[in-house]
Amino acid sequence: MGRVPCCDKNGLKKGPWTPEEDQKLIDYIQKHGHGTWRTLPKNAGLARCGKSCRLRWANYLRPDIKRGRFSLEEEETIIQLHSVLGNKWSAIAARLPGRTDNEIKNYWNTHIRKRLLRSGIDPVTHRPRLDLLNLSSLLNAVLFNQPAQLNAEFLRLAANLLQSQNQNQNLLKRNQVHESQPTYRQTITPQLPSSLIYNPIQMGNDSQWRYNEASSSNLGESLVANNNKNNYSYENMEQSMSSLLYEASNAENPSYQKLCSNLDSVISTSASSVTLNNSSTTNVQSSKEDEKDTYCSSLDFQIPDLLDMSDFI
DNA sequence: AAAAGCCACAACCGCCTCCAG
DNA sequence: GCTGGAGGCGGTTGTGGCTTT
Repeated sequence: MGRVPCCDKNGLKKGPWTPEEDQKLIDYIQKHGHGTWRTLPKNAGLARCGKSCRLRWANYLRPDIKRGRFSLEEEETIIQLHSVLGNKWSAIAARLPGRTDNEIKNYWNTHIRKRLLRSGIDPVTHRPRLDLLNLSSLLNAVLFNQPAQLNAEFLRLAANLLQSQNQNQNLLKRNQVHESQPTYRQTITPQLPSSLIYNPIQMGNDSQWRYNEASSSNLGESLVANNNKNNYSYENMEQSMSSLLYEASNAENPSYQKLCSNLDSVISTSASSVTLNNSSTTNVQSSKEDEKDTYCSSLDFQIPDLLDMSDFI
């Protein structure tokens, strides 16, 4: 172990505070102020270390502490601030009058974090949880050359991403994050594999879908609508997915990068599968089998990586 | 009724930063 | 510039109470 715990010195008391100890601490601070925490216990007649006294005062005895359940507004504020500040509990507490960093941290870990996970949001990145995507179904579609099903899987993926993302954006708007505070969107430049990066020039004039920076929700609606009409092309779908992944990506998240990299492989391979599947000549048929073998052997190492979503849970 | 499991939260631990000497 | 003390911070643990079996 590293340094000796300060409270082990001189037989100082540890553990829960008694009402008598609380009263001694309150009386002393009300009379003299806390001054130097190191010397306070001795002056106040407490067999505690200064650190323990400071924590007890700051987290429990301070008169301006607001006790009781967190309100819905407080909870939303915490989520919004956490998305901007991360685990900077003291910074978050500074914006929530009467709440301590310890209280907010505990509340986050025991309530909010779980609620976000249940809602499909990764509590670390505030992005959609990638473990919710039906990747095994997606892979099956790729494996068995089912382009229609593949498209549906991509659209479901897109809808999930957009829904969660829009929820977060609405929350941010509602709570009016100060503009000078950095956000993921402002500070992170997504780094996707080249084939996943949206390129408007490649879309051409007859494309059904447009990447709309101002309104991703419209894009989501059009994705669903087009899915229902079943009148999209694979290329459009792929480009739309690229733009969606671009929007939803977090370049600082190595697990996400790994997923993007694997998706890149899946998409490029499945694109060739779709092409081959639509061909009718015997020559192409034989090369299709070769391609399939190559693809299946490549999946042997892709699938475990792709499906390892434990980082997000 | 009792044991086991789970949950919430107060408190602790060790690292980091700041600042005076 | 270096050092050491003090305070602050975030992660983790211990424990009491509640729920489930």
